[in-house]
Amino acid sequence: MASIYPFQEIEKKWQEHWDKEGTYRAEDLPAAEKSKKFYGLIEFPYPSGEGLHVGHPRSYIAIDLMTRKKRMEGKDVLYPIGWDAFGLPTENFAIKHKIRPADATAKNVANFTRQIKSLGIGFDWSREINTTDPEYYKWTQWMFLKFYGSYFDAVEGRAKPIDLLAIPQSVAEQGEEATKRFRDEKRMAFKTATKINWCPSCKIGLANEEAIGGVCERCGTTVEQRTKEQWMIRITAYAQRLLDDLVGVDYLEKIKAQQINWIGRSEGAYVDFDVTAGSGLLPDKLAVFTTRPDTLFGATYMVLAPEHEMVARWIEGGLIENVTEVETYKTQARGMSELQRQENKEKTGVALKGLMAINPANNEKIPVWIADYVLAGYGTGAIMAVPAHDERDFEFAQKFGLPIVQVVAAAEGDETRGLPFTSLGVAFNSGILNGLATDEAKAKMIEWLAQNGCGRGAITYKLRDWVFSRQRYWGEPIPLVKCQKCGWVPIPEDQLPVTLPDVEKYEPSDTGESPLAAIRDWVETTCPQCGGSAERETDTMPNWAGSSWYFMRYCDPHNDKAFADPEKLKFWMPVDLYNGGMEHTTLHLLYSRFWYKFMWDLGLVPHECSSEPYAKRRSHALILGEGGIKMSKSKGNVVNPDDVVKEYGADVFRVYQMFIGPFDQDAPWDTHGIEGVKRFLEKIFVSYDSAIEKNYFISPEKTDEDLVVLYNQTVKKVSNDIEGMKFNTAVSALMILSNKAFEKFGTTADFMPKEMSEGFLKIFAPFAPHLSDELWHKLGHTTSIHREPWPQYDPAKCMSATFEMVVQVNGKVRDKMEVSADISEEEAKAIALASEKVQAFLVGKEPQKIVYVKGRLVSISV
RNA sequence: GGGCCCGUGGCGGAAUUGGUAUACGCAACGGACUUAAAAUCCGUCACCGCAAGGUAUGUGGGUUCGACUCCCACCGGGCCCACCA
Repeated sequence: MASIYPFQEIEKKWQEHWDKEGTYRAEDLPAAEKSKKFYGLIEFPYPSGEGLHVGHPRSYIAIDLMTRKKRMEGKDVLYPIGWDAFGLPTENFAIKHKIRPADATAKNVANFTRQIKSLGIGFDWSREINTTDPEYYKWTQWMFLKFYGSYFDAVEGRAKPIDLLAIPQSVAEQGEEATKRFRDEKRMAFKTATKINWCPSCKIGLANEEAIGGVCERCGTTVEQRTKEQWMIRITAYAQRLLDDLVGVDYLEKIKAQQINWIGRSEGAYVDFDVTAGSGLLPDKLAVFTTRPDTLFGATYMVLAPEHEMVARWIEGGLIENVTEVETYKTQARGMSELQRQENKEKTGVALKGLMAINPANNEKIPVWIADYVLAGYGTGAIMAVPAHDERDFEFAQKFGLPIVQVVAAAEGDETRGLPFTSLGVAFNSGILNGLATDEAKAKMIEWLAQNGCGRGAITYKLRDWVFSRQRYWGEPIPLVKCQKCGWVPIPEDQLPVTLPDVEKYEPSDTGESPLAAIRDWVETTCPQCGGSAERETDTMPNWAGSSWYFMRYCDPHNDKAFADPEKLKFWMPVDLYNGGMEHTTLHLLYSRFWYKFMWDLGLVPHECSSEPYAKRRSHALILGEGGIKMSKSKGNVVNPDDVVKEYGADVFRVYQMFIGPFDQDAPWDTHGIEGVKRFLEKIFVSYDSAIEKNYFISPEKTDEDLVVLYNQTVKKVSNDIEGMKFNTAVSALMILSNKAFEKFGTTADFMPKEMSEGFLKIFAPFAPHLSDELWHKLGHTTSIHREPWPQYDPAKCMSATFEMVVQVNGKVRDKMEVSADISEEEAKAIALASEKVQAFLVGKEPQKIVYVKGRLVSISV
């Protein structure tokens, strides 16, 4: 009985067949036929050495189902796959095993390919891409040069070629050097000395996004701060558009919230404070950002981040009396990691003795402090402290005995958060804010600041510019050279790609230079501009680069003249449905949206395409280990898809993955659960097999009405559920129909009529493509079921002629009766009241109210 | 601290979006077939009760003819963000 359902044979046969026939191949049509296309996308995997995890296929199978249905509905479906293969794990693996990263990648890709193909997913393999392929990263480099060759026009709010940048007269007059500098400072990609998060273990600079919580995202080591010249991309220029355009896309709400949160817009004002040392006014004002300019009257001290450049300048100028104390605090703060800082929320700080700031609102002198609760990277790195209206300031003021002054007008509606203002100062009423709500008071103050020349309204974002340099080998080389004479010079387009040279050792150096720096004959080159000697940039791009535009390459993956033909982009873009893990909904999503918008601005992506790359974004949840704990090698509860496919076959694996639970909810793997699905598929196979062999299909006229109704309901439910990504209930609906339709087949019932049998197979085909195509052919067809039209249901046949009407008395079910579907309200009520059971509960009382719900129930209250 | 989400059988979960709570699957139990086991098939399966009936969707209130669903409070759990001025 082992081969009751010979899946090995069947699945192999159909996979080969589809491959040969190009069943899942997408066809490039003219842009005018755009309404016919459907572009489904899954996050392309990183081909790790560990192979496919059972979590990966959840996404692939789900989108496979949806695209299969679209295909059957006549859409021209693009469902591609590729490899996001640059990155650290491969490089580290290569270092450890002393092999080339490219070889490790090739091996891993081959393994992933075999695994994914064994699942029968309808990918168009003819469009397979790999970010580490020079033919691919040539375009990643080309796009980087577009960033380099562009600036952001703040007035128009979009990127433009740098040639169009207007050079102010005053700059032009200073000569070529100044002009060049001016231009370089405006570029969308620019190199600058920045504080970077340095992972001492990976020996790599990390973007803020990769160092969340002060630890390296990859290895968990506490990151250090280092200063380094790094390539940056000006994503901040797009902050507002990245925010605004979320309105027009269909993302899960929580994903939108994450994007909004990360961009972190705040409205407020910059306020300039004069600073005095002794009796003299210092030349430079101290600027702060505040979201509550209306509380300016309550600012009783200032706080700067310890690393604020003005502090250094004041120390240098000998203006600070307690230099030693200040220096000690600065050193301490520098040594503290983000993590330690977060763990230790106790406020610390040091007053800068000898300095006072002047509150422009009331000309009062207020002390200036440094404290690590003020972050250097946000706003101006300095704040005006309003302890009466800010909890952190309050805490600090309490600890150091600083005055607390409540602003009366602003306090209204503010409730002051119920803080115990034991040392509450004079209630200061400015007069101008009298009776205003907070928002009005804010606007009023901004106006006042502008009039008095000590501030202006402003909007800030938490979003930082994108640190684009990595000091690593296994990434796209940044395609510029540094010429002694010309400065940074881009590699001409026709010389791209700049390929990675073979290297003896891939270990990064402690100096923080990429391993490429050691390859002198690669580094030493000539300047494309002047022909003089020049050195190549040895930094490589981050992992995010290749994945920021891959969905465009799928539209035209073999093009060697352009990253993609604009006509093909016009046809395929935007992606109709994008699915991936929640772990990529902040960074990758933000970067790729930004990248795309930039390309769109330059017209490299035709304007006929949407200004957003993904029309719809959904995310799947995790597959957990048995018992609901996360799968991990150390716990030894990792389920290998290979083993499952070997034991149960791809179709059982697929159906089980979809049946396991709601798609957006974590679900534990259950070795017993998959058995039930196996029985389900075996039942289908065996029943169809013998029905076909003996031609037991009943004629439509003789078909039981209940079955007709159930069939139509099932087609409807499965159609809707696939669309709504409610795969678990779709599977359940299929099981119900199969139980009813052919569980009793051979004992007490005949098989479904032929047309229904075919319809069932069609709606089942996206779930179990191999089994369905096999049975489809056994039914005598010669073309693939996956190109057949999706079955229609008859809405009139989704309802039976009768229904079970429930009668409630005072909200409790007291009787049920089978009545005609078109029963009138009066009739229904009369029948309900006539029921003996109902009468027993009415105990002779007169009904107060009778409600009839069509097709459902009668509710009587007494 | 902020934001989002979730609490339903022994387990994964369903519930037409305010209308018969517990679909479907797993596990468990009983039976048939078998020398026996597996597989398969037929049944039982929220709780209390012999039954009639009663009680149950984290807890307590509210709205309603009717609440898993809506509102308020509380308890418990999860995820994301977080000294962002």
